[in-house]
Amino acid sequence: MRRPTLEAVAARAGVSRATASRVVNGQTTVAPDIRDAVLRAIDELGYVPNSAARSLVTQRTDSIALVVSEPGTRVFSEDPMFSTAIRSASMELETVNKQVVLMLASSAKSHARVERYISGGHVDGVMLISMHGADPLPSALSRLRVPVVSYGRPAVPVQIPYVDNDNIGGAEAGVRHLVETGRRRIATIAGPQDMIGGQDRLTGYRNVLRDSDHRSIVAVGDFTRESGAVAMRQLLRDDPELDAVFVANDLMAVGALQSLRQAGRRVPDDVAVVGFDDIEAAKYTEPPLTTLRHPVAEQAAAMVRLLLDLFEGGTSEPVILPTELVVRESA
Amino acid sequence: MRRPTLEAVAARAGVSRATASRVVNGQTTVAPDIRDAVLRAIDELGYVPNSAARSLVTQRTDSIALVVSEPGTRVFSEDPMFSTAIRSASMELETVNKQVVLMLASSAKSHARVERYISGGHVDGVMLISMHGADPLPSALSRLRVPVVSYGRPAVPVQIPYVDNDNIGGAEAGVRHLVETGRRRIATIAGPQDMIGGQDRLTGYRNVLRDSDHRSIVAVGDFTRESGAVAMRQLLRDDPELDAVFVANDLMAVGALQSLRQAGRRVPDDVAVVGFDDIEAAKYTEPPLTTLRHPVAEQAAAMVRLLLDLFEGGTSEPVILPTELVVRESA
DNA sequence: ATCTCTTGAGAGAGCGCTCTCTCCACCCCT
DNA sequence: AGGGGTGGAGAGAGCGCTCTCTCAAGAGAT
Repeated sequence: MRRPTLEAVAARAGVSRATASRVVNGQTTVAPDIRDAVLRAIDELGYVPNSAARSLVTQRTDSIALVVSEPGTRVFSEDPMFSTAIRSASMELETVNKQVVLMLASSAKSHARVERYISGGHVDGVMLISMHGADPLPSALSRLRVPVVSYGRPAVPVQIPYVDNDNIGGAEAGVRHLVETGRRRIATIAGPQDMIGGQDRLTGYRNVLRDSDHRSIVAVGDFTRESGAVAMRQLLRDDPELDAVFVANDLMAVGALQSLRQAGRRVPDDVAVVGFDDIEAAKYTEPPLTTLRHPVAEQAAAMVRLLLDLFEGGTSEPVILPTELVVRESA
Repeated sequence: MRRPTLEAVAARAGVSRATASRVVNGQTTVAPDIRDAVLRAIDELGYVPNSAARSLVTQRTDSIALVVSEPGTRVFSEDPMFSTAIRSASMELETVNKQVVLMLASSAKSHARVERYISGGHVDGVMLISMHGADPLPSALSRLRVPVVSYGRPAVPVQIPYVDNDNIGGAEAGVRHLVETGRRRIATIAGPQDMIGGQDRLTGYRNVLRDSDHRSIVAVGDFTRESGAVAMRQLLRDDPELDAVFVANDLMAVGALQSLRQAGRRVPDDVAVVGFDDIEAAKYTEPPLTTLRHPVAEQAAAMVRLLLDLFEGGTSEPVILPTELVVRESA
C-alpha cells in the first residue's frame, strides 16, 4: 500500500526511469507520444515524487525557513504586523512553489535549535524577522553559508540584505505634524531601545524637536498596549502640561489613549496623539488614530524577492520603503 | 567545501558507518570509548545529519504541516486568534523536535497545492485550522491516509479528531448574562454562517432567547471589525429600541462599539455589548468589553497532543474546552 | 575444555530520485 | 552512398543515511 515510485511509472508507461524523470521535470527532449504515455501512467498511479529522494540528489529542498526571533510572545500574538508579514511572505513564496518552515526563536535554547536545523541543510534559505538588537541570530546565520535576508535592518552591522521602512523619516513626519499643528509640549512613548525600530523612531522624534527648538519628554515602552498605557501615565506625571505625544507604534498608542481617557484628557483637544504602523485597529480607536502607514505586506514580499535574487547569485542591496502620514482625528 | 557525511565521521573515529550511525541515533549498544571517539569526530567535523537522506530511508520527515484555510486574508492578519494558535502549536511541537511547515490555503488553487504537497510525503501529519464550512480540505486530507487533526470542529462530519471550545455554551452564557441584567431587546451580530463557530454561537444565542421568551434580532457579519460596524448600523435601523447586542467575536464588537458611538448610544447605559474571544484588545475598548474567554493557546497545544497521540497509534476523541464569561464594563 | 549465549561491531543492501554518459537511429550534406 | 551531426532514450552510478544480517569475541555453563 505504499506510494508508487518513478520506477512503477516507468514500467507502466513502458519506458526507462530516466525518461519518466524527464517528463516529471518538464524536460522537452521527450517525444510527445512517450510524454503522454508517461503522464497517463502518472495520473493512473497517482504518482507524486518523493521529496526526500529528490532533495538528496539535487541538494535543494525548496523550503525556506521563516525565523521569527521575538522574545515577547505576547507581541507576536497581538501585533498584526507579524501575521501580515508572515502571510505576505508565505503567499509570495507560494508563487515560486517554495514552502515555508516557520520557526519561533524566542529563547536561547530555541536559537540553538534554529541554528542546528538550518545548518542541517533542511532549507535553501532563511528569512529573518528580528527587530531585536542584541539578537545573535543574524550574525550566527550569516556565518552558516546559507542565504539569509532580513525583515528590518539588523542591529549589528552584518552583511545581509534587508528590507526596512523609513523609520526615522516616518517619525520625523509624525512629529513635524504635531509641531506644525501648534503643539508645544510634545512627548514620546518610545519603543524598546534594543530594537532597531525603537531606536530609529526615537531618533526621528529627537531630530525634529531639536530643529524646532522643543524640549523632549521621553518614556519607553515595549510595543505592547499595556506598556503604552503605563508609559502614558508616567508622562502625565512627568509633565502634566504636555499637549501631544508621538507613540512609536499603534499598539502602545491604544494603551496611551486609554490612560489619557482615564486621566480625563480629551484627545485631540487636550492632547494630540500620533501612532506608528497604521494597523487596522487604528481606525477603530476613540478617536481614530493619526498614524504613520508603512507597507508591511510589500516589505515582506520584497524580502522574499531579495532572497530569490540571492539564489540567482545576485548580490542584493537593502531596500527602504517609504512611510506615509495618515491624518485621522487624534492629531 | 561540502558538509561532512557520516562516512567521514566514521573514518575519523576509526569505526564503521554503522557504528557512527548508532552513536548519532543514541543507541546504547556501543562501547563507551568508541562512543566517545565518534562524538569527538562529530564535534571536530561539525557533522550534522543530512535530513533528506535520513527521511528517505526512515520514511519520516519530522515535520508537520499547519494548514490555515482562511479565505479572508484580512481576518488572518487581524485576528490574534490565528497567531496565538500558530505560536502555541509551534512551541508545543518544538518540545518534541518537530518542524512546522506553514501553509496558507486561501484559494482553490492553493488547496490543490496543499493536497499535492501533503500527498508528496513531505510531512508526517497535518494540523488544520479551518473554520470554513464549505471547505473541502478536511475531507480531502482525511482521504490522504495522513494523520490529520483539526483546530475547531470540521463542518462536514468527517472522521478526524479535533479540539474546539464550547461555542454554544459560551454564547448561551453571554446572552444569559444580558437577560439576567434585565435587557429586553437583545440583538446579535452573528459570524459567517458557513463557519462552524459562526453557526454555533448563533445557536447559543437562539437557545437562550427562546427559553426566556425574547425576540431575536439578527445581523450577520464576517468576523471583521468593518463588518461588525456595518452590522451594528443595520441593527440600529432594524430596531432602534434595542438595548443589548451579543456579538459573535470581539473584532466585530470593536466595530459595533464604534457604530454605537457614532449613533450617539452610550454603552452600557443605552446598549449593552457582549463579545466573544477575549482578545487583548477587549481590555482597551471604550468601554472595556464584556466577553467570553476561551483558551486559544491551550486549544492549539491540545491539538498538537492529539496529533502526537495519533502517531502513537492512538485513536483520539474530540476535546471540548470550556469558555468563561469575563465581565467588564460594556455589559 | 567444549559448547552455547550474549554483546558489540562491520558489511552491504536499499530508500527513490537525478543526471551524466552512452548509444542508437535518423536526417542532411557532400 | 557514406559520413558527420543531432535528437531522443536507456544504463547506471551515486546522493547520505538506516537497519538487517552476519560474525567475532568473550562470558558462562556443563
